Amino acid sequence: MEYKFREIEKKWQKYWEDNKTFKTFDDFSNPKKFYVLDMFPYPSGAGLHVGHPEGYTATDIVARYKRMKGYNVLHPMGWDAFGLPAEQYAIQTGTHPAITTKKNCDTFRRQIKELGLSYDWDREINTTDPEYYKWTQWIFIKIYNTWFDEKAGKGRPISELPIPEEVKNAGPEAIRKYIDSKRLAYYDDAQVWWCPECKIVCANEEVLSDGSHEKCGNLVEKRKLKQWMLRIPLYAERLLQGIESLDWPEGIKEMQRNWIGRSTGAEVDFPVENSDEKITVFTTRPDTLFGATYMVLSPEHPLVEKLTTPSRKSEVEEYIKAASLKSDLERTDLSKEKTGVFSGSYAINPVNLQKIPVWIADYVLMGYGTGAIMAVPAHDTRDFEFAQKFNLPIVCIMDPDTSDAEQRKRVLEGHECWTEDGRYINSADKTTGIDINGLNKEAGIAKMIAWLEEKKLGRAKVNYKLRDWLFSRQRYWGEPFPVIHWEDGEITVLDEKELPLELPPLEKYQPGESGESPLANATDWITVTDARGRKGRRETNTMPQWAGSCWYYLRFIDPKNKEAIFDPAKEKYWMPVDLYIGGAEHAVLHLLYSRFWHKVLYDLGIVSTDEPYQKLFNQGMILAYAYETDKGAKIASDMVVEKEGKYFHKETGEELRQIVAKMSKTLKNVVNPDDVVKKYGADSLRLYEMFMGPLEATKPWDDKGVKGVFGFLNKTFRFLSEKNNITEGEEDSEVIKALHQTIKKVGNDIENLRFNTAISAMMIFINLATKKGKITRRTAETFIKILSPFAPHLAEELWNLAGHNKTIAYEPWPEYNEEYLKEDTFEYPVSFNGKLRFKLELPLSMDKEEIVDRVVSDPRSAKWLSGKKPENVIVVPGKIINVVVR
RNA sequence: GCCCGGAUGGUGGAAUCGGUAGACACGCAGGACUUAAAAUCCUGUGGCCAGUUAAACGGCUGUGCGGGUUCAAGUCCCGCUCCGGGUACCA
Repeated sequence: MEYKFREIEKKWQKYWEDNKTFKTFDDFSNPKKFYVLDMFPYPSGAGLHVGHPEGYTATDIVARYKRMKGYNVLHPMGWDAFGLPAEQYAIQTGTHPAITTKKNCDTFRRQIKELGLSYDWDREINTTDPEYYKWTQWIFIKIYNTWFDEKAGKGRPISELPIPEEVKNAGPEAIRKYIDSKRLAYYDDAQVWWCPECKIVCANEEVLSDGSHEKCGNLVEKRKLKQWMLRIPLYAERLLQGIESLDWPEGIKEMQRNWIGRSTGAEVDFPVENSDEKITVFTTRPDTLFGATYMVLSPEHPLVEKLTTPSRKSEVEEYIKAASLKSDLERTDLSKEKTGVFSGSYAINPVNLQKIPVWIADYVLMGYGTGAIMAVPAHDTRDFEFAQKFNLPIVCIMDPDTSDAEQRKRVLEGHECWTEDGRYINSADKTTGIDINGLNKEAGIAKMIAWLEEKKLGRAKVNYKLRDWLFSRQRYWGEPFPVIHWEDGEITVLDEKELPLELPPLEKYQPGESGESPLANATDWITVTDARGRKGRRETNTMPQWAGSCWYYLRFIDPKNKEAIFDPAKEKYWMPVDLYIGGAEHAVLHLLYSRFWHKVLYDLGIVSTDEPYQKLFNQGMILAYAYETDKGAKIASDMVVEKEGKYFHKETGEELRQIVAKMSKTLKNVVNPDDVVKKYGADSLRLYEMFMGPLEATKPWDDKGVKGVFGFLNKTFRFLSEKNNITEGEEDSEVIKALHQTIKKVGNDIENLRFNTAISAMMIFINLATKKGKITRRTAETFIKILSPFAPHLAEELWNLAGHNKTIAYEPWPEYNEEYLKEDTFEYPVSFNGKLRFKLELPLSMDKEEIVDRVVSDPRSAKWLSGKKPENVIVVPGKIINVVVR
């Protein structure tokens, strides 16, 4: 029978839809549950990209496999639909973003349905739906009303915050300020990056290293604006420790650890000469205090103004101005020379009471530590470079652990920087009483911290790189904050009953030049008056796109619940997410933010698990072939012709190199899944996406490869749909063995997300079956079952042709029988000194001595033994024989 | 600069625990079928070198580079090169 994939796929997609084949029930009686989740897409106007179906097919195979294994499977899909493009389109055309968004969602839904993915569409969610963002706002209120109890290491309701006596005595205003200072969400002036093109504030995370906005590529500048911030660093330790329990790729876990950036050390106070001020620094090397020969303040440090002496004033001000205009790139570029300026003031080194100059330099950042450092040029490479440039003293305080005498000399003389271990020298002072001479780094750090704490000059300190999360955007198309700013300065959040706070309709979507969101134009919406006649103004900022995606996995559990965010019993049943698949670009931001929200909800008793995503897997990016000339000029794909495996420029005839690059409009190498489905069918697309290579690998799309898997599906369909090929009775022993090998391999591979080798195993089986010409009905049906998660339309059709009238989706997954896989003999590769020389078939039960006898007496061995006796013979049963001859 | 990945035939990749390198697929070459093409099927296919009427077959070499460990290394260790991704000079 001919493989009419278009008809077959349409037919079964309709069947699944009509019969709600993949509707998930909250069947608590089945203890085997499996929640398999995709990173839901932003429905862009461009439609689906071939990168989307990669992850979706992977989760779909797992979902279908788990159903066949008897699991109750939750496999939902939705739309992360707030975002810039719809808003920009609205600015240009006046079309409401909701209309654009709906259109895009409809396209995405159609495309995804055409791939035969087994989602429960009754659970579809959309972050822009007020019934959804009602709960996003609800969570924000929860976060706002939470403080972090450092002692308990967890978030607690703000109503439980103990108020210190002195605050109580200072009156209600002081109490309010105190409470606000403890909330996980706060409203404050923030130095933010401003994109003049998008007219939007960008989070640090959104500004690229060259100082451009990641969304539009324009250079950003600094501005101060009132912003909502979330105190994610309070959860740094919990977020760090939580990583350990997760089944995530090691690389991603490492990236999250590095992002959180825990470092241990000490805070040390340096008194300022002739002043009551002190400079507090954070250092991981308090042991090197004797080598501290100067200090550096970041240009934004609050003490800069006070410490700058009148004679230095103009120079310092000029420097600060220059630093503030610098982009992150300029300030952080290592190849650029260090800059700095002397403040005119001196600090006192607490270990030896020596006077050291205070400098101002932009290589010290206000955003990390205390914004000030003690500089130890002899033992820190950046300080060394700075000291050399400005002729500051370099005092070596450590005899380096090096066998290189020349190097040791250079280090001791202060001509080379040493950051490794050694023994302290010049590290004692009679007046202050500290002495760490002779100790190594570890002991030195411990002793110095103990001394600092005893003398109340410093304290052990853990520091994190993780910074407060800037959580507001000056946009229309986002969740409104359920917040009112009252004329008396009070800030309140809405009551739960007032949610959702819906976006008001607008005439114009243009943002205000001042940086205010377009919501500022909705006068009626903004203005509120309370029962006492007090006037207030609604928050005009909206939440970032992260907000909706931070918790969507929870709403899938109970998406239509009007009374609550979800039914706690359902949450308990379904959480955590058992498998989460998506692109590696979310390795840090989305996953860290989402884990943070989840932990807050956990502390408040709203969710039952500490972590949301038990197992995570990142799919690799799909690239495409592109072409370039000898000189490296890129040529658009429509200008390239192929001749005998070589590539030439259509017009100039120049031979071109095939390279691999990101798909792009300019290179004209974007692959549209619709075209692939039209030409080869959804099953071929699914199979190719999985067959290309390992799921996690970055790999190029190749249309010829689609043809390959299409051929396999054709062959499979033709063979299994032909009644003459299917027999009753006993199966051929070779076929039965191959079948059981395939069942085992495919099952293991699905469990380990190695779909490429699973598909190759099925190809091997079909190649054997067609060679044999006939297989039994039982074998055929077993094979159709294991193929069904990969090519579900084709499998349903074959299953139906075989006389079944119910879907294959819930047929039990075939078990393999080890008995059929057992071997009696093995063809041993026999090698001499590690080089394979010949093969010898021997019973697996044969013991080592007999094997050695057989090998040595084999006529083919004579050549390699050349009369000598083997020194040793290694026999690894079922693997290899290696004869050692010297 | 730092961090995280990676490098295997003409191409995508396989080798899951240190044990036969190149599964499976594409491409290419040859053949069958056909008036022809497509489709399909069959055969061959890492490189180099031999010999025999021919075939089976034989030898050397080979997983980015240089070392090392081991009976045995694509796999482990040390030192590099190049490519991709991330990046906040993090004290």
